[in-house]
Order: sequence, then structure tokens, then C-alpha cells
Amino acid sequence: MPERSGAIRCQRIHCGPVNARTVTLLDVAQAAGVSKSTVSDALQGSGRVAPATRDHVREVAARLGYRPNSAARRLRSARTGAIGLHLPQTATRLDYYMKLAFGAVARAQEEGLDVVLLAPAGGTHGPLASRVDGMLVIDPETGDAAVPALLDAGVPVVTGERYLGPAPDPVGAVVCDNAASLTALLDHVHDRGARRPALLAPADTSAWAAALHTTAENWGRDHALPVARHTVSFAATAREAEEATAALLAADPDIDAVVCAPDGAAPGVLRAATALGRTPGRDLLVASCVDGAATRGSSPAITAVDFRPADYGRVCVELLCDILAGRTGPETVRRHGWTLETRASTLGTD
Amino acid sequence: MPERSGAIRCQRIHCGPVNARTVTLLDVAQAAGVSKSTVSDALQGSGRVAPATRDHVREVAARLGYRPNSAARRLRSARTGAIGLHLPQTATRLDYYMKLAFGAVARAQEEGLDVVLLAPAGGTHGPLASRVDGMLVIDPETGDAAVPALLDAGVPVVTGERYLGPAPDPVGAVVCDNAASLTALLDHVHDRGARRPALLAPADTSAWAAALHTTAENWGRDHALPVARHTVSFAATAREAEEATAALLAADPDIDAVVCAPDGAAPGVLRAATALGRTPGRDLLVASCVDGAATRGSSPAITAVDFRPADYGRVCVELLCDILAGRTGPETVRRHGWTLETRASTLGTD
DNA sequence: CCGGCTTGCCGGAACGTTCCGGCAAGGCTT
DNA sequence: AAGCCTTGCCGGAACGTTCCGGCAAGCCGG
Repeated sequence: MPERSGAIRCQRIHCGPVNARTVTLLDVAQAAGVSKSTVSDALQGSGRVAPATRDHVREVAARLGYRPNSAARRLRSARTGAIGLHLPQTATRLDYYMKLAFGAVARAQEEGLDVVLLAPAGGTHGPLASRVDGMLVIDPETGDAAVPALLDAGVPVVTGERYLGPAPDPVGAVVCDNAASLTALLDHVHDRGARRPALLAPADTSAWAAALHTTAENWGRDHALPVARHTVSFAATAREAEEATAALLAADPDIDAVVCAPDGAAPGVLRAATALGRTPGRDLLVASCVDGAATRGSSPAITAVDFRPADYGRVCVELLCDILAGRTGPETVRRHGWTLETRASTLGTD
Repeated sequence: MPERSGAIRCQRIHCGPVNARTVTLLDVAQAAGVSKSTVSDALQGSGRVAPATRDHVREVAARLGYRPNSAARRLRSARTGAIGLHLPQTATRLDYYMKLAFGAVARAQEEGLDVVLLAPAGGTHGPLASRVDGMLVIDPETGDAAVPALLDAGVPVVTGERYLGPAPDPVGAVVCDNAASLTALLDHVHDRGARRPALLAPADTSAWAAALHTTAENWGRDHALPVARHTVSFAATAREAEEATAALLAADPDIDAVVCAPDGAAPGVLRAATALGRTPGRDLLVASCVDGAATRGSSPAITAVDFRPADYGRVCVELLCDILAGRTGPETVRRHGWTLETRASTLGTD
């Protein structure tokens, strides 16, 4: 295996000063005149170490540039120090997922954990269980073949939104109240005078989409104002929303509000409206189920539900850490808040 | 440390059957009636093992559900089996980066490598060098405080686009010919009749943006057609592009083509044009430096340069792997291709 | 001044793997 | 038939950590 030695040599080349051998606990111990156990204890704050010794050891370690070897640490402590993150392969709401991922990374970092990106295609190359201590599975779709494998990989899993398929193991979940947020959206356009609202949403292959559909139905029943619905793809583009809106308005010209679910697609609703001679915010109210650059940057700006994705990511990591540490049961469900951002597209102020 | 035992217990609970202790090489060896060395060799395909023994061992390992412990493997072989991925914290071109990340993950998986997402904020919690074998630093910006730390973390680094700041170590790079692609874009609008093109681009804090500026200048000089330039933010929204375009057209009504750099912002150019009574594709050509959902889904669809981000991610990983394996020198620079996608916004066909 | 308790430190044994050296057994050449 | 090489397998030593048991030394009450 000449490759391997090559790889190692290459790595060595890059390791700072040429003569730099990786400095271990033992090196620090010798330099500080104590045993490796003491060094370990001093650095970890574990065991019983005299304050003077502790400071001395830490000083020596810093001077030598000691860097703990995470592989050894992981082996010994039976923890990988990493969590997996799975995002929908059909990753629409890109803005959203990206922010969520960064939020998760930030929070994980605070816990000293790495976040490894799991391949959307599934097909894990190795034993997932020995590579991560736990996993985040965000917006698991029933159609996603990778999800079941992830769920019984043998490590605790926290899902962002519930998984609608059969969950083999007890898992934690962080859920958004999608019913409440869509209700708020519909109430809002209703307050602004809309009487025939419509919903553009993906098929109910995710908990999010499913909640949207039932909520629309319930709201329609409660208000005796049936909500027209049109199915778009999970990763709908603005163009797709545009076409859907055109179809919707052609079928029922009385529609006076369009709520668009997929992130980034809502501007298409604006375009369709304008093309048909409507004025968004006046004779056609437009809103989006998920806030993002597209809704904030359009003109008029589009009313949307802000799920604060970065926070969402943080909360997911937090729950996973709590489960890992045994601070809470594995079936814990936590809620994540949202806010309604009302803007010109439903207020008519331009 | 009661937490830790809690964590372990929790992990055990999830490990399939209740009595399931993690099965090691030794367990397989005993079950197969051979030594652990033989098991290791049989499974890895290393050393000398009789085919019959090899098959037998593999069969036993599979039956017992043996899963190699990656921490042990990493410790022993001095490789972490993971690469880091750093994306610009000001992550515009989200669509782009997301696709790139997924491409990288897919390719890394083929090599048996994990991809760990590096915190944009820097502030690594541990020794980077012992957590990853190498790193991908995508579109490093000079303003990003995290980048220098990453570059001399002691592991090989491949950058996506060059780093303009002082690079402490020799690193590999995968670069796009931004000069050529912008030239192609300008040539294209020139061919379509534009004589006063303008460029909306971020300040030159990244190699990409810097290339855009110098290319615009060169092209203008070569064609005796100065390119009007307007600076927008790296993470420009459609609204920002809209305002910039309005300002640009107000200052110089003769402008007949606008090339917008940041991903997702180009639709704003369309809006500004329409608002000013222009017809995109006819009396104002519009193009984007980076293709994505926004350019494809707008109407009219926007001509753009497609960098095939998923491929880009793959190529970066490939180069990093080659460097790690010593198959190529550390200073290797590879080029990544692009294609010009001409669409209605410059063709006038609608 | 002695038994017990606390404090501070240390050795050594894991953790599960890879890999090197070695050693029989058997086949080949001479 | 004696030497040698190859094949197939094995034992053991790392890799760098954490953590448990233990052991001196100091301090106390009695």
C-alpha cells in the first residue's frame, strides 16, 4: 500500500516546522515532569490536581503546542465527537436549509461537536454508528430512501419536523407549528379582506406539506371559505409558481389571495398576478409559507412566515445533545417558534 | 462524570437488540477460528490470506454484523477519514454553494471520506489537524478572518478559487476561468447588439469578484466600450440589484445591457428594467454571472454562466484526495469548466 | 503517637484497529 | 535430499487517550 505511506508523508510535510513530530500527552508529561495521567487530568479538569501543577502543565502544553488527538480520545471515550446532518435531497428552501445548517454547526461547535454532512443519496460508505454520536434528519420525506436507514443506524436521531413514515426507533423531534403558522397567514389575508384564498403547496410527502394541506382544509371549513389548492413540486421554482398561479386564476378569477409554500417560489406568484393585470397587495394578496431572501428582496416584499432557520438548527442540535447526555428522554418533542412578517404584498403599502 | 455514562447508556439503548454489545475484530476472529490479524487482512484485502479463509471470515463478519470502529482505525492509521468544508460566511449564491457541498459529499463518499462542515465563524473548538485529513475552502474572501487559520492548520488545503490574501502554505486550488466566462458574457451581449454594457459586482474581496472587475475593464478597453460598473454586496438580494440597476440606468440611460454577478439577484435587474419601461431581452439585455434557480425560473429566463457547482465540488474533493494520496504535488491548480446558457433575457425570444 | 481520611499524583490497563516480524508447512529447484 | 522461496497465518506491539485503583504524604482527632 504505497498510497498510504505517501499520504502520511504528505501530511507530515504540512505540519508546521519540518521537524515537528506530533506532540503527545507523554511529551507534555516529560517536559512538565509529571505523569501522563496528571497531564490528562490537568488539561481536562478531571481528577485531583493541585492548582499549581495544573497551571504549570497547561503552560507547558501550550508552549509545546500540544493538540489532543481526537481519534485516540474518541476511541477511548467511545464517542465520536460528531453528529450527522441530513438535508432533503430535493433541497429546495435552499436559503432555509443553508441557514439551518450553519446554525446547527454553530451550536454544535459550542458543544465541541463536528457536523458531518450526510450524503443525500443515502448509500453510506461505512458504519454510521461509529462515525457519529447522533444525527439530525431535517424535513424527512417519505419518499427519501435514505431516511429509514438513518433512523435505525443505531444512534439517537433528532428529526426536524416529524417523519411520516414508520419510525423504527424512538427519536427526538423539533417541530414547528405549521398549522398555526398557516392559520395565521390565512387569518391575516382574511383580515385584509381576502375571501377566496388559494394555496400552492407540494404533495404531502413531508410533515410540513401534510400539515399545510389539512390546515387549509380545516381553515376553509371553519370559515366556510374553501381554500383552493394547487400542487407544486417540493423544489418549486418561481416559474413553476407562476404557472400554477396563472392556472389557478384562470380556473377561478375570484381568487383574491395566494399563499405559496415553497421558499423562493413566491416571486413567481407576483409575476403571474402582474401579467394578468392584478396588483399584488391590492386586488391579489400574496404570501409565502417560508421567509427568505426571495420574499424579502422581491417587490413588493412578500408577507411570509419566518421560521428563523439558524435558530431552528441550533435547537435541533441542542435537543440531540440533551438526548445524548441523558438529560432528556429519547422521545422528546420540542417546539420551535415562528413569526409572521407582514409586508407590502398583503398590506398594499408599497 | 455522570453525564458520560448516561450518554453511553443512551447509545446502547439504541443499538439494535438489547443485548447487542459492539462486535469487534476479536469477536469475529474467535467465531471464525482465526486470529484478529487474519480477520483484519481478510476484510481489508491486505496481507496474504487464502481465498477460502477470506470468504469464510467475511461471511462470519457479516453474520455477526461486524462494524469496524472508525475511531480505532483512525487512531491506528493516523488518518481521520474526514475532510473539512468551509463556505463563505456571507453565503450568497446559496443555491450554488449548496449544490457544491452536495457534490463534494457525493465524491467524498466514493473515497470513503466524511465531510465535516466547518463553522463560518472560525473559532474552531479543537485541533483541526486531528479532525480532518484535509480541507476545502470555497471562495475564500480576504475579509474572512477564519481563512488564514484554516490555511495553516497543518493539513493540505484545496481552495475553490484562489485566495487573494497571503497564503502561508502551498495549497491546491480549483479555479474557474472567470475572465473567460465574463468575456463570453460580454461578447454575447455585444453580439446581440449591446454597446453600453454595465456590470453589477461585489467589491473585489474574492478572486471571483476581482477577476470580474479586471475583466470588465480589459474588455471595455479592447472594445473601446467602457463597461459601467456598480458595486453591490457579495450577498446581494434581488432588491439590491433592482436599486443598483435603477441607479445605473438613471445615471446613464444609454446602458443597454446589465450583467449581474451575485446569484439570485438578477431578477431584480429585470424588475428595475420593467419599472423603467424597458423590455428585458429587447432594449435591455440582462445576464447573470452565475446560473441557478433564480435565473432559470425568472421570466424571461436569464442568460447565465453555469459553473455546474455540484461538479465543482466533486473536482475539489478529487484534487484534495490526489494531494492526500501523494498522486500530485501540493501546489497543483486545476481548472473547472463552465458553459454559457443563453436565454430569453438576451435573445429577445420570449 | 497512631488510625483513618483527604489530597496529589502515578502506573497500568483498556479502547479496537493496523501492521510488522516471524514461523511453520509445503513446493520448488538443484 | 537438502536448501530456499513462497504461502498462509499468527502474536504482539503500537497509536494516544481516559480512567480506575493504588500509594505515599500530610493533616486531623483521639
